[in-house]
Amino acid sequence: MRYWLMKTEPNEFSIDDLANRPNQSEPWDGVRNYQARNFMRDDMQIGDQVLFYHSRIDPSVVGMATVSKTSHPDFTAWDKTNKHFDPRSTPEKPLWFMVEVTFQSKFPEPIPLKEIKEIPGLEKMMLIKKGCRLSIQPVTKEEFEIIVAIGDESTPK
DNA sequence: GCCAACGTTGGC
DNA sequence: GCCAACGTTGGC
Repeated sequence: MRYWLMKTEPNEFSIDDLANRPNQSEPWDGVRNYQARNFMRDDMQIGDQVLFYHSRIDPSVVGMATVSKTSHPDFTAWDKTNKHFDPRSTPEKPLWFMVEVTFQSKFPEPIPLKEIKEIPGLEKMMLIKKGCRLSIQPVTKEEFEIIVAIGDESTPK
């Protein structure tokens, strides 16, 4: 089993949106970066654990999800009306791929990026490397467990 | 909203 | 294959 961090802008798609979906599941469409695509296409397996990250607006890890469906073509790429339309991708020869993720839990309190930068053991996380914009990142088991332990022990206000 | 850092594109 | 120009990401 592998561990990942997936970024989304909460005004586009938040952890609450995921929790409110039918089956609490959603295809992770719209990724148009080759490295991120390759992680989804080649490496992500059902049951992999995901840290759900909100970027730009209160940047923070806000909960957990799991991979519930492995790589399949991202059909939004061949929809002309879609924001992420890419004419190079066709149903016959898809260029972009996505996995499906399923809601697992929302932390009582988000763990802000600012805090993550100061937690011992997380120094090597890709997330806190300057200028790293990758929207899907591998995370080690140790990093995952440190973050989840903090997330789970945070208490509601 | 700004802008630095990055990835991609395309002319040569 | 280089690299300037461009578009995007994402913290602040």
